[in-house]
Amino acid sequence: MWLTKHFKTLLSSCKQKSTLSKIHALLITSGLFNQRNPATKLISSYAHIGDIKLARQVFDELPQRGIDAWNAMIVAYSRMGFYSEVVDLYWKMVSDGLKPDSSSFTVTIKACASLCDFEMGEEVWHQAVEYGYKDDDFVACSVLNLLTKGGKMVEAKAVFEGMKRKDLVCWTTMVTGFAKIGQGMESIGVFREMQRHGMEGDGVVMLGLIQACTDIGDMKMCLSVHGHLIRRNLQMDVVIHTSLVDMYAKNGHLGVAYSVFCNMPQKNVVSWSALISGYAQNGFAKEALELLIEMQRVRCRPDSASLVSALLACSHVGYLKKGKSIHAYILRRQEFEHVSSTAVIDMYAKCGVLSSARVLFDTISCKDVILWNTMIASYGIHGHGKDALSVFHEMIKTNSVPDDATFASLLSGLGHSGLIEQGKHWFNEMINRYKIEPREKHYACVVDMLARAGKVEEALDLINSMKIHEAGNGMSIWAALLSGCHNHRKFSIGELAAKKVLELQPDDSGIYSLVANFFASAKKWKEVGEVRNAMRKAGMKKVPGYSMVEVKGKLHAFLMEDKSHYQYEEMVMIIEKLDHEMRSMGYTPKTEYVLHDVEEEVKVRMLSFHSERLAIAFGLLNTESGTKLVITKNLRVCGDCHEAIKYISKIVDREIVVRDVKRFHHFKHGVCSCGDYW
DNA sequence: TTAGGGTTAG
Repeated sequence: MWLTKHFKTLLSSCKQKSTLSKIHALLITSGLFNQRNPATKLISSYAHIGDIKLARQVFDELPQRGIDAWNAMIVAYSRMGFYSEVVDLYWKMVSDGLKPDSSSFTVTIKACASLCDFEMGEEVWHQAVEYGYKDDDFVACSVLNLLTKGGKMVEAKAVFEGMKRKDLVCWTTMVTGFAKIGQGMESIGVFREMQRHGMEGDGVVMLGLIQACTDIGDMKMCLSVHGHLIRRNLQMDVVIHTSLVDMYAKNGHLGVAYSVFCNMPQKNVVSWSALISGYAQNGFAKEALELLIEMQRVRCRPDSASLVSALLACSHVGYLKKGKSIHAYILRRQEFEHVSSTAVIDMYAKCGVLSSARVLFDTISCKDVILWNTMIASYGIHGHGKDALSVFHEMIKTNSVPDDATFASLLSGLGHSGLIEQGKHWFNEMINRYKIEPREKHYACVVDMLARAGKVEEALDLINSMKIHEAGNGMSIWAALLSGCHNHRKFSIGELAAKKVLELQPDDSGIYSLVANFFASAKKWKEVGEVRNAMRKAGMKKVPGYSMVEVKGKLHAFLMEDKSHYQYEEMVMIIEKLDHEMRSMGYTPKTEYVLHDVEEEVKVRMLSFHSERLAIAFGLLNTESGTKLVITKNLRVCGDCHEAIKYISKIVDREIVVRDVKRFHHFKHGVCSCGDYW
């Protein structure tokens, strides 16, 4: 007995492999090897110094294995992150006829959670209940981790409420769990309850709260959590600071995000990425790309997340040259993993080079659903509905399972190409064959494809017949109908849609513009004024339209009637010359696209100086004849510009590509690829 | 229990 204890103490203090081996040998020669305590301790000791193979060897050589030895081995695997081995060993133990205890259950359930094998985890949990560990708080804590990781917060809450002793880790798991599935208010509620129970939170629970605020997007809440951190004088490490940067940036408060970022005592690649992605996601592409350069200047090496965010910025503004250089950089660094290749494909497609997107797509052998969706969406935005459909067929052939986003992209692509029958067919297939419940976005696609083709009555019938189970007020559906009514001058249904849209109180200035445009085209100036008032009331400003064009690798942006530009006079001359030629060919300005109730002559001039025309004029001035022009616009290209650019492409004999907020228009020899399903 | 990144309507 004394000797056994002595060996145990000796093993505990032993940190070197050579000494461990000697003790191992001594144990064998003294005949104490098969005694429970020293053998178990030997397994843990080998695991502790990282030699899992020797630990397993000891375990395998034991003539008799008690529960302690099994648990020691299970824990050893778990410590090393070998979770599959943990689960394997657990089942071996059960089939050997041993009765698992609290430790075996706790560790195995944790392993299942780490493997994201929720089914297996719940099976082990049921066994724990059978064996009488229902009320064991250690097991419950592990189960909590399993359930929250799987997003099953209702079940998690039930387990949590049944726990007798709730420690900080359990409370944190609940706070973080709710935050992760986007239930920010619930998350904050749990935190408040935790405070009522007299628990003081640490940095980890605050991270969960920051995540909840990121999701809720309420600035007051964000500031209050940030204030709480400062008041309580909690240790603010790089992880917390980075989360704060992300929280402010994701909610569009880039100034605050930037100032938190600047005041960080330590920054790492994740902090830089959070800020870059914030700028990119909010449409500040230039700033995002400048930050990517700045981080390299201070010797912080961008990783794939930072590069993906930078690529997103390039996609946003159509900055092909920069996008290409990031692609080259990724290739040089040989870190071309899945996520970044999807982002590169998206970038090429959104910068107008569909062929490069396709070439890259074909080189990827193992395609996941997002990659397939990206390629389908890419064809869709370029108006290549048939190609989108053929990629979809390929996808099915390789046994990939399409998801709701696949159908959103496919339906939108078919609609933009005017393939209405195909669109209706696949909408029905989605519901009946693939059992995907249509969501608002799917209805919006189908309504859009019908309304775009002038079939507004059919679209209205569909709206009246649909049942939406998903949360959503149907705003986008009515907006799609309204847009079709606007283009096809269907004023009575249009008015119905416009009223519906206003009733639903849009939070997007683009939608207000759509309604105002509709009333303006119907010459209902009183209503136009009312929309403006409603917009002001909702605290919304009209987003100024701007267009961008890449000339000799540099990006140039233009606002409507942008007189400040150094080449303004030359651009005016080109526009006037083109106008003259267009008119002689039969073009008449569609002045209904001008919102203001002003003189006809002024309207004509306003149309001629829309930002896309300035960008085209600048492109024509500064590129060789025959060069393709790619313009990116932040709003929808107006009906008059669409018509005018057709003429311009013929007069100057150039291919002009205009990408507006959602799709591409390829103009060549006086026609647009969209076949005027614009 | 611990931060950032890819597709999806108008």
